[in-house]
Amino acid sequence: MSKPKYYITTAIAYTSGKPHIGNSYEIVLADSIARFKRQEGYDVFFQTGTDEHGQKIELKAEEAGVTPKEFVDNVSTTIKGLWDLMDTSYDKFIRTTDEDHEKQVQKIFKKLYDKGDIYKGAYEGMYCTPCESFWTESQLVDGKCPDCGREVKPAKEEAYFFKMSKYADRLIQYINEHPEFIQPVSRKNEMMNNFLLPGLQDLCVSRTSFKWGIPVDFDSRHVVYVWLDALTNYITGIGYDCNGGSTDQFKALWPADLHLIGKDIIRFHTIYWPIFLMALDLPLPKQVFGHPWLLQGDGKMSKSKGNVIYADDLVTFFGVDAVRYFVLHEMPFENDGVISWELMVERMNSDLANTLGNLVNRTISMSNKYFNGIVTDKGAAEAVDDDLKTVVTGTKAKVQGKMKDLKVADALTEIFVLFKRCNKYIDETEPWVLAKDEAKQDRLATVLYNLVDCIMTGASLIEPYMPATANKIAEQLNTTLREFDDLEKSGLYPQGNKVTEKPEILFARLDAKEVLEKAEALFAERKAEADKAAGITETVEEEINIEAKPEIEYGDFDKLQFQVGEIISCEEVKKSKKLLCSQVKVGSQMKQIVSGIKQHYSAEEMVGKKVMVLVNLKPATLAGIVSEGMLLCAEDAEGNLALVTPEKSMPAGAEIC
RNA sequence: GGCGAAGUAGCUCAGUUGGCUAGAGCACACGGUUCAUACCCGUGGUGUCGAGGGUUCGAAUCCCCCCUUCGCUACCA
Repeated sequence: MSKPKYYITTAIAYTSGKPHIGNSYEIVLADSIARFKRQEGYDVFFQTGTDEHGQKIELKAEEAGVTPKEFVDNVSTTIKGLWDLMDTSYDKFIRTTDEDHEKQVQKIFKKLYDKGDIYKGAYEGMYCTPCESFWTESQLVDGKCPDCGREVKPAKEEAYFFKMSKYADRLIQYINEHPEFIQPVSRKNEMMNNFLLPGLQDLCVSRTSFKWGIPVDFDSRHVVYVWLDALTNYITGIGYDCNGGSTDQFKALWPADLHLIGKDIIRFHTIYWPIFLMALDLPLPKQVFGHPWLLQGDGKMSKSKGNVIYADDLVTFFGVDAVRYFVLHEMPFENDGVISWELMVERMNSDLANTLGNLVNRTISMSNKYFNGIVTDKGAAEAVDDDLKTVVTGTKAKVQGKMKDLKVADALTEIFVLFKRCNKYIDETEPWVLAKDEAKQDRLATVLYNLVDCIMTGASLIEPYMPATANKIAEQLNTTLREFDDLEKSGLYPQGNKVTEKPEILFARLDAKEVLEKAEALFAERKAEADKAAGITETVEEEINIEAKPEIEYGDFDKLQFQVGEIISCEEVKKSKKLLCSQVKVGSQMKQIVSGIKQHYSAEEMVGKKVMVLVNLKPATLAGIVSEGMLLCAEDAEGNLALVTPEKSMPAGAEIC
């Protein structure tokens, strides 16, 4: 009888830079599920990889002064290295720059075009010429470009569209009939209420504004929209061919059992991807799980602050399995989890060092001390043994129940209940007391046998989450991990087997203060590097060229009235992500001015600043608030804003001419 | 603005269809123990269950309203 298959994927990682710990979490989560399914007896295929096209990468490569391909080769290698470091057992690492993937994407695009699901139309939107970007009405900030704040104008661009609306009803029906399809369910409501029920718009699936993508082979000015490119990795990676030449592997594996993705890209996986599949007459994946994020507790991670935590940093501090344990354990099913150095140390010490590591260590020590490491059940059972065995052999079913619902953190907790029960058993039986009594030697042997036997069950159960630790324990107890079916049995440890003489400490206890100091030192170093890099880029990139405007007369300039204004008070405009509303003193006048600079200045730090104000601008209403002028800012290439202020102290109202 | 979620011990969270003195882990305090990585085992306290109102014999759990926080709100990946 052949094994049932289980095809699991992660999202492919976008190669715009090295992923931080929050992004590396997904691969570990997927790996624990894949390993668990293998343990359960499934023929698992686990695919991951990198998503390597798009405008952002084209820009990043240009900044770095390399070709896009060189850039993504580099990042993809880094990512693969991280996945390997984390001991993940993927079967395939696909790259969207793989030749067979690119060819298949072109064929799929052509096929959908021939079928009429993709049609040529015009993308209409608001266009910002300096930024070379299209924006939708809803993205605009006060009717202006959200990046640079400048005027936008309606424009058209030739583009290919996908007829999403054609399949919307079928998708709604599918989602309603398969309540398990979108996990967690709260996400299902978001998709339904925001997109499907109001009516799905057709999706623009080609771009002409950049080149770094898969070309549309019958219309070379266009490249394929990155999501159509990226999503299809799930089928091209296992040998799909839209012209009927799919591999046996594809036929065996598709549809996928689980797409594991971050909650930010649920829309693409539960709306666009299923519809693309419908158009290709392929069955839909069985489940899409949008996991939450692991966030840093003490403020947001940012490169310039130098406090970004990468998986390899944590591994240096704590070791691979401790990091795996931490991210899996701290991540609830639905809400975001928090990561901090203190929490890491706490988990490490209490769960890994105290409960698990010490259990293994004390058990091996006693075996050596009392029986020279030989473990034998002398049959001297007592009533307490039964409760221990019930808890231990019952853990498998509990873990299985949690894993069925993808509650990985809860599954781990169940396994630690087992280890805690073992520690309690030692206190109940008091082996050191037995050791002093000649008549109790058989009982002592049985107690230690039970412990070793139960630890092996626990070690086998924990393999999907901490594979190296599981194997280390087996090695120290001089045996191998158990088959899944044997995990509800006891008494399987080989009689008379000899455990290691010198148990290695599995997890060393750490001092929180020391770790914090080291982490701060690391961050300080990173910040210095970032500052240095920023300094260099500033001198190198000092020139910013913007589109030249036509020459003007002095009279045109003279129409504009600029004055120094002092910001007396300032508050955030609620319901707006970008706006601040300032009361500005200009001479004896007070003006209320609304500016889109919330992301660059806090309301508090605005107060007291002397700024350059365009005072005779016709008042406008922004987000329901009247604005009687404009604060002038300088903008760099990344869209960072800096208020323009007089170089020497000037009174409010001073004319700028 | 629209849709949705959440607010329970110092911290992270459980609390199924309303029912006995509201729970777990960590942290804290005390006690026990010594095989072990100053570890393990036991005991314990604290909670206006976001605020207010209502239904009910009885509500953290249902209804109303308010406050706070968070998520999603489509062509950046």
